[in-house]
Amino acid sequence: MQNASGYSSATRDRVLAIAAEIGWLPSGSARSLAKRRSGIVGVLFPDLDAGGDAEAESPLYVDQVIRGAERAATAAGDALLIAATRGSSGHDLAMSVAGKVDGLVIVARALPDDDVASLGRRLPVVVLSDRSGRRTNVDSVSVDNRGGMRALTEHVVHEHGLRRVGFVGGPRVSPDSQERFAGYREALRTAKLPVPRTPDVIGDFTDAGGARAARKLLDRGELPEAIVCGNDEMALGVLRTLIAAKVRVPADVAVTGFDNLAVADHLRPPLTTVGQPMRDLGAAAVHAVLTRLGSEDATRQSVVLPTRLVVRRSCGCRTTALNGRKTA
Amino acid sequence: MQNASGYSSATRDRVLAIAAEIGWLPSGSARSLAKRRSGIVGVLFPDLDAGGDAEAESPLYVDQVIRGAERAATAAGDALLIAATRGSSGHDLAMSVAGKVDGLVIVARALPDDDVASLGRRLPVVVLSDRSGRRTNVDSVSVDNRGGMRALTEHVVHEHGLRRVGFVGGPRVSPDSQERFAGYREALRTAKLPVPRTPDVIGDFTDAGGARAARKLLDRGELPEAIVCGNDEMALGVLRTLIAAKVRVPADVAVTGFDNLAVADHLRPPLTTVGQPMRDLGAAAVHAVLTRLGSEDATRQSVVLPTRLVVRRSCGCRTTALNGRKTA
DNA sequence: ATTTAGTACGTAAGCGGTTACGTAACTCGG
DNA sequence: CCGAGTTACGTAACCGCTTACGTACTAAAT
Repeated sequence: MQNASGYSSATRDRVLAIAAEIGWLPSGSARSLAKRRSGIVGVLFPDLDAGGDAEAESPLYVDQVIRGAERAATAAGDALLIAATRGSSGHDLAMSVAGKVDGLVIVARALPDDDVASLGRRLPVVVLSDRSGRRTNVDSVSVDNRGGMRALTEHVVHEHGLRRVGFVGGPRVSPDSQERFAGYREALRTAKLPVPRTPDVIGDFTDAGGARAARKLLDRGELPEAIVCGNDEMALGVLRTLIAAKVRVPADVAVTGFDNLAVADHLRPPLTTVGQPMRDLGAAAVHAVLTRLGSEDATRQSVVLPTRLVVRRSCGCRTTALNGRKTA
Repeated sequence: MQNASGYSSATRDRVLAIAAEIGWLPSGSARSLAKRRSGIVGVLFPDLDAGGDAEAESPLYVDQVIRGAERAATAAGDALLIAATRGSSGHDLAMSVAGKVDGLVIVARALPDDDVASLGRRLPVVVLSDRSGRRTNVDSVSVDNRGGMRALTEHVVHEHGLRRVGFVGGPRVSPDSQERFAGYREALRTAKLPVPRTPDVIGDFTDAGGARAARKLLDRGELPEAIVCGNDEMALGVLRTLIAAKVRVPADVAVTGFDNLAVADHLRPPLTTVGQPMRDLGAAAVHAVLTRLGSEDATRQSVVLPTRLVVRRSCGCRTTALNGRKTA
């Protein structure tokens, strides 16, 4: 035996040459059937803005996660299968995908808990940005939403001395949204400021939702000194609406976001926000799946990635000295 | 026979119930081996900015293409496999992917022509934004880069009466880049203006490359009246650099882009550019693959999607009246 | 020269579904 | 009550590869 294949190099080379010549392709189906391993990991994510514009979409969070996952998978010699759940169409899609892959990454709330749990019993499953992992007993990867938002709110309160800080929240059901609001409350509590039970306004994590939220705040008469938004997209809408209403940002009111989308740095004023390692998130999730595939260890893993405060101008700062401080 | 399955409903339901109860998942490998159809279409794309920042990436073109492809695939009951080629690693990756899918979408220049051609002989292949389809005899889908850039340049020349119009080109090898420059030249020729053989400056389609290009133009002393950029990202860098150098845009010099990224609308001034239906591109490619899978028609198909002029402020306009005019 | 070990290749049994067919039961008209 | 036609289910081959094992052959040891 001259090499791993069990055939002599001469024979092997000859066969390979002919194979290439006639354009032979090994059948992935047959191979994976025999090896009981498809070499594919799947990503299931929710398709938001399903009705949206066909072009000029925002640099969606999930796109970055997918890119990171793709890199990790390809680096490991696997391929990445992606599928978006829309509305209630999730179950069948998930079953179909689950049959084709070795393991599954489930982003945010792409699938109901009980589906996640039952899939978790059949193959390695990792949930992303979703604390339901504890309930469903599958691995999870998330970012430090709470710590990031706490750091940001503390910055606004301490560095800028603002005391009337409003919060524009994301969808109530979003775990990210809940955690961010929790971080905001922690910062207020620490600062001995009044701690609201609910966000001042609830948005839907979109630009348009942010605009609506800002209009609501304007209609209430008295604006807070700062508006902390649950994500960058809503901050975009808030910013636009305030400026259109002749409110000066940050002179009259500070505005902050969360995510650090590419666009944040190009706004006027540049948006102070919290950066999260979106690609690393995807990569970490794929890693977790692959690790689980290799070992028999049954203990549930849970990794939390750090976020970092990205200070720009919209909070009132003229410096960027604090950039890059990790929160976890 | 009471339904398509060939078994009575009673039996069928009973089996299905038990299957669900014990968490049975049909094996995709076995199924696809037997049916000779995996229900997966693959997308191969080049991973640019492979060394880039881990977060806050720009809303890359290919992300949108992938989202469009995903929608089309899922709608057709298929799944989407994605893999990025980096540098020369393409061949093996492509073969591995090709074995697992029913058809393949190859974005831009993710793979050398001869690999594309040989894959095209084994399974349905569609190339995207790449005129090599003609050479390699596979289907292709692209956008009207030339017409879009012609319309944009004509706008700058006719509406604003600018005669010294510079061009910041993308990579010489990029088909998109070449076509856009060709459209620019067509517009100049029609306007009886001098037609340059090469772009004034060559960039690499990145923000940083745009900044370098702008600096080069500034160093040459005399700026043109307008700077037409090969894509939005370069326009970003150009804009930033000009403004930092106290050049007023568009008063002193007009600047335009191409792609209509989400960020374009948030710049100061908002960027006049050409919009291309990135998601539709991906969807059209998947459709083409699926169609080819169904029929035996061997004639090469080639679809070209329209682009549209998106007029904002950076060209000197104060109106948006011309928005949305299709170019093809 | 004959055994022994080791290498190189042939062979057949799956992997888990699908498909094509065969057979048993059941329907119905005459 | 019987045979033709229909319906419902069993059965086995097969998809294309992997794996395990068996056999032929070569080289070194007795």
